Amino acid sequence: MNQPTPAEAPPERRRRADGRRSRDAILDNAARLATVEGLEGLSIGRLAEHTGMSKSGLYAHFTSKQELQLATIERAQEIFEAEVLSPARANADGLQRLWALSDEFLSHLEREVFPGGCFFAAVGAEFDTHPGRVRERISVFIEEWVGELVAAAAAAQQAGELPADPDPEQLAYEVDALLLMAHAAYTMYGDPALLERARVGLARLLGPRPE
Amino acid sequence: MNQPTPAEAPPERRRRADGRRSRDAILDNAARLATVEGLEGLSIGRLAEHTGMSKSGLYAHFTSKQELQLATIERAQEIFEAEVLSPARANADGLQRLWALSDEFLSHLEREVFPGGCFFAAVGAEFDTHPGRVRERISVFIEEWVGELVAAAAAAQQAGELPADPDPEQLAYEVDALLLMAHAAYTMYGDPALLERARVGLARLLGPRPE
DNA sequence: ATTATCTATAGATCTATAGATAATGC
DNA sequence: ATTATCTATAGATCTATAGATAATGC
Repeated sequence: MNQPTPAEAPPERRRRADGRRSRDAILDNAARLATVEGLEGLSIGRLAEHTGMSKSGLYAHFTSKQELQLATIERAQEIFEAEVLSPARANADGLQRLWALSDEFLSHLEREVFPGGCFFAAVGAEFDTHPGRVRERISVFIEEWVGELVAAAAAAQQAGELPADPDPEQLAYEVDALLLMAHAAYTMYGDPALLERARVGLARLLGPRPE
Repeated sequence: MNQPTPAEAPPERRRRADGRRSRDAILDNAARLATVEGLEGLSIGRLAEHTGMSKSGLYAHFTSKQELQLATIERAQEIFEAEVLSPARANADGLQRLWALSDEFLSHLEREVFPGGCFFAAVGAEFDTHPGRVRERISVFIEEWVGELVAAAAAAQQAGELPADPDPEQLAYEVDALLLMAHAAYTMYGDPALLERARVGLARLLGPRPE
């Protein structure tokens, strides 16, 4: 309410090297565990046990459970960036990138980067009905992801690689629908054929992969 | 392990009229609350408060929290049956029914039959990584729902209303993907335009509604 | 001197049960 | 007589904090 610079990041806390390492270890565990237990269901005690620390030792790294949740989302974002977005962005903008975003997403499901499928689909489903800072960050990230799909679709249309008819937002929606379904079905049933069905659907939407 | 008829339903407990009424009230509340708080996050205390009962008064209707969860799923199934499946089945098998299943599903989202969107999408996302009886029942219901879509798609193809090319399972997958996306997007952002996008996608998959 | 981590513990909440009272229906 | 519901309470788990000890790095 009365903070001078509300949208600014907090100053980097000075940390010792060992502290930084164990904080990273905590958040790596937290990001993966959250896709299984949920971001709320993940308790400090269980996370501490998983990391091999005492509850209060873990607690010392975060001021509250919500701060832990926010830091976990940030870490998940970095993982998604490294495993999906970054390799996809190595492809030329347009149809090629749109296919790459889809393929890298499906690949990260298949490689089980997170044990509970797509982190943001999982925690998004958990927090969609829980307003607050956590939900806010999740929804912003989802908007960025959709924006990435829309931009690639628009570029593909401008390059004449795709018909102009369904506008880029609509095309991104339909692509994302197949990816979300792949997440949900594969996480529930574990059958890779359910990932393949998404690829078949994508080919009907986008045509065969370029090159 | 040693039960004589393991697949048989338990004998109907004798209940007084007022007991049946309050059990129904509990489960109506539980089914709606579970789409907001989750089937695990929904606590006995909060549910009791919501229903206007004491915790132990509520407890007396169920032998354990898991039994409450299973009864809640059963009640949600009845609601989904009444609000989506039953009206859709009033339509002729084939393309008409496939469209009706989709439209009734989207309508139940829009009418907010459950405050957290589709009950089975919500609790499915919660329990996909939690093996046990609860997950089992949810996944069986989802399979039945998909079966309904597949059957209607197959009938539509046999009647020549749809091309035979994407097999009925693939078609059902793509239809269901759009419906799942509608649930996720509308629950997160609340914008009816996100439901309309699913309808546009369906029209590209199935052609315009018959009649 | 500061940071990282621990033991101990407070206080809230959660599932579950025991035992009692009030209402219903053969 | 049985069913419905309540008060009271046990015991587990959860978030969070106080205060102490060990390790690190200017």
